[in-house]
This record gives sequence, C-alpha cells and structure tokens, in this order.
Amino acid sequence: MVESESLNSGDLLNHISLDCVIFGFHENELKVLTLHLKTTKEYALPGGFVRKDESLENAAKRVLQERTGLDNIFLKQFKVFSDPLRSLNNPAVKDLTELDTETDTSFFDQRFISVGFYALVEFTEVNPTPDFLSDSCLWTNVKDEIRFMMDHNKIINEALDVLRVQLNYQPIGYNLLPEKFTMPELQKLYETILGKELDRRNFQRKILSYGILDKLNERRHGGAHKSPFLYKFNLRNYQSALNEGLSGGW
Amino acid sequence: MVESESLNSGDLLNHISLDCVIFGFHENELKVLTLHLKTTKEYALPGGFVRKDESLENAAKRVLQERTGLDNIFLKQFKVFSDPLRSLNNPAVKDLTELDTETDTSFFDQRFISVGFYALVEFTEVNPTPDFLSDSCLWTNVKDEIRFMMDHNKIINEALDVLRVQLNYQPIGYNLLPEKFTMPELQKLYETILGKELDRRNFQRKILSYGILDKLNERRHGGAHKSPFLYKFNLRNYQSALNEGLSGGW
DNA sequence: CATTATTGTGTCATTTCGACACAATAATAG
DNA sequence: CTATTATTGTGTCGAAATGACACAATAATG
Repeated sequence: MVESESLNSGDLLNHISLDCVIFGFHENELKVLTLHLKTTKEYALPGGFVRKDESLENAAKRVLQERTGLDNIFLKQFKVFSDPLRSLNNPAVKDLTELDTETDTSFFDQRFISVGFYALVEFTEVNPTPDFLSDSCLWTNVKDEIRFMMDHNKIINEALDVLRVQLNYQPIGYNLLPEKFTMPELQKLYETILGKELDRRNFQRKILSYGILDKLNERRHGGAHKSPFLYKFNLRNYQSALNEGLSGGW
Repeated sequence: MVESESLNSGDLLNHISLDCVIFGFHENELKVLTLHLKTTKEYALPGGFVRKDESLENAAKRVLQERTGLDNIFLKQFKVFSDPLRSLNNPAVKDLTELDTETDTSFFDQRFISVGFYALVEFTEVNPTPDFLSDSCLWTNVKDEIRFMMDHNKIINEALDVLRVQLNYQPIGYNLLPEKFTMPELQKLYETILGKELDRRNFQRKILSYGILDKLNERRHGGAHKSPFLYKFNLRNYQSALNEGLSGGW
C-alpha cells in the first residue's frame, strides 16, 4: 500500500505538506473532494507529503492519483499556508495514536507548512478513494460550508478566489465538464464558480467569441422542453487561450 | 548581527527557504534588488529562512527589512520552487566554507524548497544592504538579463509574469512610484512591466476611469518642454480597487 | 394537441476602445 | 527676447464590445 510506505517518514521531507482542493461539477453544483477521518470524525482535504527526491508538483500528482484514480489533470499550486499555529491540534496525530499504537506519530506531530493546490476534474471520471486515516472519500457541496479540520476551510475559500480570478483571463471548463456539454451547462458552471447569475444570451455571445468551442450537430434530448445543442472544446484554441490569456486589460 | 543569529540553524525550519524578487522603478527602468556573493562572485536574490515560530510572510518581511531598511511594503508570495535538483551546487555552501571554516555548513547543504515572494518598493527609499554572504547589494536592470545563481533567473521571470497578470485586474504604482508623480511616469511604469508601448491618450483615459488618481494643482518643472501635472494615488479608492479588482471579465 | 418552460437568435442603445489631430506650453537655442 | 521644438493637455470619430431585452422555435408533459 502506498500510504503505509509514506508513513515510513524517513523518505519524506519534514515540515512540508500539501493539500489539494479538488473541484468537480455535478448537477449544477460545485463540489470538493473530501475525506472523513476515521477517529476524530472530522472533514479534511486530501493531502500528502513530499518525498526527498520529488517535486511538490509530483507529490500533488501522487495524491490526486491516489484519491481519484486520475492522471493528467489540471493541477496548480496557488498559495502556501504557513501560520505557525496551523498545525496545532492536527487530528492526524490523535487519529494515528488511536488507530495504531505502534506507529511513530512524531512525523505528524510537527509544524507543517502546507502548499495549497487546486485541481479541476471531471466528476464522473473520479473514483473517490479514502486514505489510511479516513473511512470515506466523498464529494461535498461547496455551498454547504461544511466545517473542515485545521485551516482547510480557509484553503478552500482561497482556492475559490483564485478560480474566480482565473475565470477572467483563462478559459475554464475542460476537465470540469464531460466531453460534450450544452451551453446552459457551461453557463451554470461559470455561474456557480462566480456565485452570480449571468445573462443567457450575453454569456453565449461572449464565450463563443473566444473561439474555444465547437458546436456539434447533436442535441441533448431527455430533458424537458427544447433540446439544447451540444458543444465541445476546441482543444487547439483552448490551449492557446490558456497560454496567451483571454482579451483582458492592457 | 541578525544574520549570524540566523546561522544558528537550530532556530530554523529545515528544507524551507524563501527568495524575494524586489522590484523598483528608476529612470524608466524596472530594477531588481540583487546580491553579489563574496566568494563565488555570483548574483543572487535576497533570501532567507523561516524560524520555527514564524510564518513565511513574517520571514519574508524580515528579509525585506534587512535588505532595504523598509517596513510595510507590498509583498506577496507567488510560487513555490521545488525541483529536487535546484539545491545542487548551492554556492552558499562553498561561500561559507571559504569564509569561515568553523561554521557548520550542513544547514545550507540540504535540499531547499523555496517560496518565491515579490515586492514592490519605492526605489529612492531603499537602502540596499548586503547580507553576510555578499559583498554588495545593488539594483540590476531587468532588461540586462544578468545570469543569477541556481534557479533565480527562473524565479525573476515568473515574478514578472505574475506582475503582468496582476496589472490587468489590480492597480499598480503605489509602492513603486514616489508620492507625487506625473502621468507619463506612470505610463512608463506600465510600459516597462508590460514590455510594450501604450498610447498616451488612451492610457490616460483608462487609468483615470479607475478613479484611483487625484490630480494635483502642481506641475513638475525642470524637465524640458511642457510641464506635466502631478498626481497622487487616492488611497481610499486604490485600496478598494485592490480588494475588488478592476473591471474585467464576467 | 395545447401548455409550458426552455433554448436559439436577434435588436438596440450605451459604453468602451483604438487610432488620431490639434492646441498649449516650457525649456532651449539663436 | 523670440523662435524652435519636443512634450503635454484635451478632444473627436468610427469600430467594437457590452448590457438589457423581445420573440419565435421546440420538446417534453398532461
């Protein structure tokens, strides 16, 4: 098991951890992948530590792979959380002691400076997998404002802030939506992230003007009322929009 | 001396360092505060380490205070540099060994994950002060593309990228310009950061529309030709623009 | 087959943007 | 002391983007 190897703390850098805010979008709701700790029953973000020979990015990829089964997804560090008091009352210490009295908890019982990453994933492709400290791994609704352990609420909120800013100069949606999606679905994604409603017609005009969408000759049937057209992202243009940024500013 | 205390590495967190890209603006040039190492004669960014009881932000403030004499300046972390190979050939180890054979260099001779900060300071207020490893602390011109040690060139370039993006949704200039400044000076600052020229009249129209400037009833005399008006930032509006962001996007 | 909510598409006035023109002015040169 | 010259202050104009709406088409539902 990968995690029990990780517990062999000799391979890991001290004082440094990372936490991942993994965003998914489902049924018009923005979700965050969440762990539920076995012993202390607290909610926590998926996180991990850095091996002595790997980069932070690689460590974050490992965490993502282990919790979601996914590889190659949008992943970005956004802030370091270094309050010297943030590691106090780390429930992992208590959890570990109760779970397994033989394990040395001293690695967990130190001050951690944690690098926050956020990831955007396609909800349906995720296979949520708990780690050795948690009894379940599940999606929680951002709107629900669940109480997380330590400073994880702060981490989530700051990730959301960054995501909102990103929306203004980069395209978003690939990685968060299925391959084919409708305009109303894309709009709902934007509205959910921004926390406000947008005009349907103006939204369509603007998003189309970026040239990152290909309109398909299919419609989504099954819902009530008129069937909307399906779109997919034009990866070529999407990628160049990611690199060069959208319109914006000077 | 503060630094020799810092060398007492028992107070410091292992594996974690920080580097500051301190931007200044002078004579229409964007500058970076740079250290020149005594022994290896390499150029380096001001940096430091984190005490066991302080936050990263606090450690960065210390570094800034020590190198510039300034307190309370714009300072922001922008990225963590964690390539496992980045600490190889850290000249500080060699420098230290040659400078003082009694000092234990083992603290320096470890892998460091470095948090990049960038700061915006008013050039004329800075009192550049070398640290114990360097023989001088001076402003270098960003355009000159001086070769820095380790990955510091990369750190500077990424800081510049972030600064350019920031320009599009936040006001910039306070902290980089003197209290009173002219419109052409402000424009040159923008042009220097962006690396491109802007139309004089359109720039003025746009920057004024933000409502962050107060036009004064004074002009700057002494230069040739027509004397431009002086402006200062309206701190009230500037601050709220910082918080709420400029126009932009959705 | 009518109802109803939703989608596709378009209009219009307002604002913003990009590219310029021209007059005012302050040191400098003669 | 006056003309020169480069720079600054201010404004215009068409094009493009934006925000606020209207109306027809349509696909499930009853």
